Amino acid sequence: MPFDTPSDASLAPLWAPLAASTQPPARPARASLTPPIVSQDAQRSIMDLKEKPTRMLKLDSLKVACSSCNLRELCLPVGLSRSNLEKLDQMVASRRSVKRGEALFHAGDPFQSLYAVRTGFFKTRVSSEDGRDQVTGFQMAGELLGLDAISQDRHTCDAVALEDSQVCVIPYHRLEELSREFTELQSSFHKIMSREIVRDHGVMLLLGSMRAEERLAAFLLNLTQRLQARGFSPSALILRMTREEIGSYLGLKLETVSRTFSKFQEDGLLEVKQRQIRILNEDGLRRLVNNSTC
Amino acid sequence: MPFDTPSDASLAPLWAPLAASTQPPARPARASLTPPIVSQDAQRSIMDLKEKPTRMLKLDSLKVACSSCNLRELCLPVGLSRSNLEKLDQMVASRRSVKRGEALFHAGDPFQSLYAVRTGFFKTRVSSEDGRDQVTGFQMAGELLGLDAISQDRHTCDAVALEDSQVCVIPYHRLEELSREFTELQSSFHKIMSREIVRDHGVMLLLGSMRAEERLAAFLLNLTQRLQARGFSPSALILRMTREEIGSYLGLKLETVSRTFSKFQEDGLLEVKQRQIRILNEDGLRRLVNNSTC
DNA sequence: CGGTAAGTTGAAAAATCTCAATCACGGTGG
DNA sequence: CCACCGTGATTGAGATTTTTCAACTTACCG
Repeated sequence: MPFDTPSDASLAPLWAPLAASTQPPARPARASLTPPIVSQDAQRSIMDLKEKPTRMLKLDSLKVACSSCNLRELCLPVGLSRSNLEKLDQMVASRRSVKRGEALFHAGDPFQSLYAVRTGFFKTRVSSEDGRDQVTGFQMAGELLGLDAISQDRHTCDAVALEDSQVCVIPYHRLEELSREFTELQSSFHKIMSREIVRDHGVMLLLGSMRAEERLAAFLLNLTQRLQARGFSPSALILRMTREEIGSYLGLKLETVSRTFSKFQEDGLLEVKQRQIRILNEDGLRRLVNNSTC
Repeated sequence: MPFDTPSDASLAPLWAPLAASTQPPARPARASLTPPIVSQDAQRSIMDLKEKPTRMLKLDSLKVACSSCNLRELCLPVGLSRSNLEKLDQMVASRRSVKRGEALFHAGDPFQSLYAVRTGFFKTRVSSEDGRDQVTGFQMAGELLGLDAISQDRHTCDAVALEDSQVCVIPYHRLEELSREFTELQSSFHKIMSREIVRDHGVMLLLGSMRAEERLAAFLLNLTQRLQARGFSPSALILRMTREEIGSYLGLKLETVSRTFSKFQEDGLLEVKQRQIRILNEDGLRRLVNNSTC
């Protein structure tokens, strides 16, 4: 099974190869991560068994338990003690499914809840008045969506599913309440927001100081690192986004992204078949990112 | 007094001209902002009078009162009721002076406190392993420094004073304690973190989708907007940073920044005398930012 | 008043973008 | 089952933007 990239992934794992000097060895790869996370479909069938729902649609309103979620090590509950973990269960009230291409929320929507990606894959996108778009991130399982909305009580970006996805709904006022009660949760939440800021700074470094090849290499390393944290192969992946979306994220045109993929293939760094990518020389990519002028 | 840009300024005022569609009219310019904030020197003399310190050096350890600070409408206490405001006074324990060119903290330093700029001007900067630098922001009076450090208990960027500055020290564990007690403070703090995320997204939009002229125009509009919120002229300013620092922030080389300033001057948009800038045609700048292809 | 850091300007090189043609693939309907 | 369609991906060639390198000017500090 070469290209094993099911629809899962994890929480705010910074631009490890970028923020580099500013952080420890990027948190020991989570070897302890429970059984490699199963695919979206597999998860669904487990759910079906356990909770005996009659139809997919009902799934959305099911009671959800962080305490028994296999993403808990990668999501908001990270670091919570068993007992506090169970208190989260009363907070995360429901799930919501979002079909590929649909938006979880749009810029301007009133803010009610944060969302934790449970399965699937999202992009977030900001737009300027004149219609310029910028993809600000790609979110996998365990990662939080909606943090930007806290500042104005409105979402400031669109979150669009890049494949059929499921999110856990985290009512924000409940989160604030609970985090006043439980120091651990407060601390977790603050760390998550702060991590988002650090991640954004890494992206600024990328956009502000790297050339095309370096950007794409950094992007791929970041993706595989996050996938690996979720139990996937560090060397084979299926891109969930188009060249244009990658380009928007990296501040490049889609043709430049495409050309750079081709160049990497010529150089023996990657095997590229449309969206199927295999990394043949990870160190080579890493050198590209780290040795600016070499 | 053409170039009246003393050493003050305010809190996380997004890239208003950028985040555009994603936010309301950018919060009504704070017309209510108490008396235009006084200059660094003026503030010092007020302090001298009130608290009767014998020497500048002692100033750092003086008890500080948010409740009587004229930046309270722009800083962490924003929106706090009078009574809660006074509770902040027990949290903000001290001040610290940072000379021009010195660092308030460095990447890697253990995290103890957040800092609110009281007077002066800072830049924050991240570095990658291979020595690439990226200026991630410029901070004026009322803005918070150190939010990135929460995620790892270490600072992840350098904060360097671009002129002699003073900050209020906010011990982070005290802030967490207090924000468990006071809903208002919790809410303020979360909004501030979120606003930083929104600001960063605006910078990504700038770096990812604008060309040199648009970036510089957006930068200038953002600066003047923040200065105006602090009671300064919206049309005349003195840059606190070098062309190189502007370039780093905007993802451009210093020569490109310089050339673009010259072009703006030729076009009658600005009057540029080294770091003294006068905006002659604000609408022109605004059009540059908003009409991508025009 | 000299030395140094910062800023400006020119010309050529390099990177990226634009426009255009073509290819690949997944889905659909005959 | 297969041809066709549409979206996404690739590739080429020329245009444009930005960078690089270098010379020169200006301002500030002691």
